[in-house]
Amino acid sequence: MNLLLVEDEPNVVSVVVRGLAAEGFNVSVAPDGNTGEKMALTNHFDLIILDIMLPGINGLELCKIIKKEKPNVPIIMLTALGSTENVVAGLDNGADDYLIKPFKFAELFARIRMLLRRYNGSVNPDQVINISDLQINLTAKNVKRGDQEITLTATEYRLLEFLAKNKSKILSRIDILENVWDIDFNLGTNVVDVYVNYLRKKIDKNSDQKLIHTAVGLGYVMKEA
Amino acid sequence: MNLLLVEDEPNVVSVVVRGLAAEGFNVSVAPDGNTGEKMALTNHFDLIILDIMLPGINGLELCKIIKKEKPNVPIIMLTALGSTENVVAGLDNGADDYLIKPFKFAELFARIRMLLRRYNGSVNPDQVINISDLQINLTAKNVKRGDQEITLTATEYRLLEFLAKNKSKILSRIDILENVWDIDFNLGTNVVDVYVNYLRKKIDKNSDQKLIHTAVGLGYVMKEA
DNA sequence: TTTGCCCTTGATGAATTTATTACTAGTTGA
DNA sequence: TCAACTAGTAATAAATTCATCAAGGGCAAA
Repeated sequence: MNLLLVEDEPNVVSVVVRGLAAEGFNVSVAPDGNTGEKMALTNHFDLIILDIMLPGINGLELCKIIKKEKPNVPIIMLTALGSTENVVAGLDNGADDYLIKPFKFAELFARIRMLLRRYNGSVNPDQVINISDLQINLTAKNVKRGDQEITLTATEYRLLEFLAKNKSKILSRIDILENVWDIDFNLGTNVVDVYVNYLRKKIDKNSDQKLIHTAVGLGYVMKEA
Repeated sequence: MNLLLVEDEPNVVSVVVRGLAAEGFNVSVAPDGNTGEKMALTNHFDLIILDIMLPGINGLELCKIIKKEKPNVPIIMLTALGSTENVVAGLDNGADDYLIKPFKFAELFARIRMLLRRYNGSVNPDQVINISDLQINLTAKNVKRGDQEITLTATEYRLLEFLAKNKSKILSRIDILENVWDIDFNLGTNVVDVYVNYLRKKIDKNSDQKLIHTAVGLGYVMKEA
């Protein structure tokens, strides 16, 4: 489960991130509204926690923007004690819930569970693989590098998915042929090389950080380093 | 709108009843858990507000009982400051929301609106999907592109709705066949292609911005870009 | 029953994707 | 360093996959 926390106060961030990590969530943090917007729109999150008072775009605006683009991502707003008007505005902007600071962690966690339960009932969350700034949405079958959408052909996609699912494992050409092409004999071919080449052109060409690596004599690996 | 308030503290009752009446709600009050149970189960309410500390059955128990019998009635719990454990328990018992006393009336009202909106179209308008200048009214089942009304046949509409609900997801022909045509075998057909073609003629033909895209070898997607 | 619309099927050529080949570039180890 | 091997690339031929059309069947309303 990937969560996004948009919050500038370091102690809130620290408490929430540690608490949620302990519960098995993967938490990304944006320190201001603009970063939050970029992250929320370019990456996949299962739930977003927004502070209202933020540098850059404020939480209410951000809530509206996100809900417009991604109506199926639940949002929890955080607000300072006493600013009830904000709460009302937040809920009217599409927020699903809110908490008043200071809040207890158990309370936040209970609300997160409630929202995930509610949303998952109807639409199940997308399955997503992230490797560095490469994002593969297995459910939607689309691929992004940074915020650049990448169009792949069917075979290219199958190859990428196989490499990504086996991140950091060296895969021999035979492994790849068996899993992506469904052939376990006929080794007089270099399709794999050719398709790895195609993938590199689409995925690694415009980036300094190469993700597809050659293990000479062994095969190929997909990894960050 | 009929609301039920189960609460024994007279001043809370007074504030809430007067406030909600002013907003046009019809509020019934039960002063203890047993009365609350009887009223909740025998009458129709659109929403129930439950104090946790109550004479008779306590609010948590009552919540569980009501949710078992009438899972579609939203419930807001009221709890005293500092008893976070109760909150967690309440949400796990099926409560939809909670408020910590003392609370501001505006906050209660915002949460009531949120819940009513979520549970039932009664407070909110029709459910509408907008993709670029295409507008699909799921309630009225009509479709507009720009301000041009578009007439679709039943199957065309079902297909469009499915594509739109899965905006940006690549949907395989099989996905589409299963969800729009209810068949999961018989794959020797090209109905999907033909109907996508029909839809394109009605929706994309007269617009520069195409919304239905083909992902060769994978299926079709509906998206802006 | 007939009419008219809606749905489905099959066929066609066009477009795109895939596989192969042949060649060049790069790497390894004696 | 040089051969021998391994990997990368471009061009092209083969194979899929798609868009579109036209025709026939089914069903409901007149």
